Formats: sequence, structure tokens, C-alpha cells
Amino acid sequence: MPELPEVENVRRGLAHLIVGKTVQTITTDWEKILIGGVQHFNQQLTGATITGIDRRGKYLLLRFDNGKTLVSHLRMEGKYQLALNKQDPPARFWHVSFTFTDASQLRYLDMRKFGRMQLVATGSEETVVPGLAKMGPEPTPATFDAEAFYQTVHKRKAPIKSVILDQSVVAGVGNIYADESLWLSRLNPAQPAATLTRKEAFQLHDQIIAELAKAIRLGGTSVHSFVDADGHRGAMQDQLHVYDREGTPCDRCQTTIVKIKVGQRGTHYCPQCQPLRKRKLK
DNA sequence: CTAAACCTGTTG
DNA sequence: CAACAGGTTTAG
Repeated sequence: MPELPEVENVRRGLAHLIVGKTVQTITTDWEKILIGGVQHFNQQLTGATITGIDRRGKYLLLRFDNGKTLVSHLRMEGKYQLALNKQDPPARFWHVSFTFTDASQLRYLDMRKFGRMQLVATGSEETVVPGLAKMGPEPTPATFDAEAFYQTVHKRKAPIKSVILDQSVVAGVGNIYADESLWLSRLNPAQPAATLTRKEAFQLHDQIIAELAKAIRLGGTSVHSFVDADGHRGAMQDQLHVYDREGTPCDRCQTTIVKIKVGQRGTHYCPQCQPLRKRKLK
């Protein structure tokens, strides 16, 4: 489900809903979601209070007052919701519960059971969690350097779309925003990264930053099932130019948007605005 | 690098 | 019934 903008909106919602709550017990019906097992989670978190929630790329970091951090990745379908009372009716696809001492309950829902939670010592997450150890810069002007991006892009022969989906290159871009950033930059998703000019790479860098910021501001994209921790859908799906729009006219030139596969991912683009440039990579 | 795996539901 | 879905890891 979620790319960086959606995860950021989940983070904001959760921060309002659960910071200050103290864990009484944790249960699950699908142990694989909890790396190390539910017993380990109970041993480490029972009696601990949530002090804050951070985000890095598409990972949520729940901070506890006992020096522990719960690292949570929603993968394709993970969602959180808060039941004000643990007796509240069960939700579909509900797999993990964090019951708090005030009788409220944080519920983790995941239709495909792809999401994962891992418990680590606060501060160690960037070295202990493989996905975080390799995480590239956050897509903000202060952290994402255009020249460094160009240098990376310049060395890769893979399709440019695959390169921007690589979380070690830039944090948080997923399938929707990859396609959208490339349309905004008038770049073909299959274009070998190394053939991009410096100007094209800089343009793409700027569009990634702008697009993710806009998506955060609009509450994320809900094309399938995304809702934030308050159950709200985003509004960004109305601002998309190519994703999930195959067969409809391009907003710039009216050419029909097409869908292909790039690196095994469904990929949407305008063949007129985003032509494949024939260039030699040396 | 590409393909498969992890899962289940929805869509054509 | 087959293909596909916001992602990442692991096997080949």
C-alpha cells in the first residue's frame, strides 16, 4: 500500500492517537509478522510507554520509554487503527493487537500479511535493520543532493525507474511516485539510467522532492485501499497523471497513456511526452 | 541481474 | 481462471 507520503500520514495520525499510552499486552494470530515472536515483544514492551513516532523512508519507528524502538514496515497492505476499547468489534484482516493500560487497543491489519515488525534498541535501528542500514537520503532539499544523485544515476545501466525505486538511492519512492516523477520530468521509465543527461537527472531529482511533498500535503494516494490511522483516505489520487490511468489521454498532449512492465513492475507513461531516447552508454 | 517468494483479495 | 496489486528479501 504505502509509499513515503502514505507512511508519513500514518505516522502523523498515530502520533496523535497513541503517544503516551502504556502497553499491557500484545497478541497475534500470525506470528511471522513479529520478528522474534510475540513472546519476545511482550517481554520487551509490557509496561513500556510510547514516547514518540518517527519515520525513515517507508519505515515507522515507534519509540518507547525503556530504550526500545519498534520498527514497522507496512509493505503492501499494512494498516493501523485504534480501537477505543479492546472490546470493539473485530476488523477484517486484523493480525496484531497492542492492548494499552487504558483499555484502548492499537490494531495492525494486513490482508496479505507481508508487513513486519522488529524490536531493537533505540539508536541501533540504522545498523541492525538491513532495510534501514541501506536507506538513502530522505527526499528533501536539505538531505537529497542533486549532484550525488546524478553521479549515482550515471553509473547505473538499469532502467531509470528501477534506480529511483531503489531505496538506497533515495528513500521512499514507490511504484506510483516513480511513474509520476518520470512523467513530470518527461523521462521514459525504461531509459537506461546512465544515459540521462545531468540536466535530466537534476530535473528528476527536483520532481521527486516536489511530488512527494505534495502527496504528503494531500494526505497520500488512495487508489486501492490506503487509509491513515484515522481511517481517512488521501486526496492525491486525483492529482495523478499516469499511474492507474492507462487508456486515458495524457494531461499534456492527449496521447493515450500506456502500461508496460519495467523491472517486473506495472509502469504507466505517455509515449509522446516520454520518448525513449536512443543514446549510447559507454 | 532476473525470478521467485511471501499472502490474499480483486478484477478482467 | 489467470493476472495483478502501494514492497522487499532471497534464491538462482
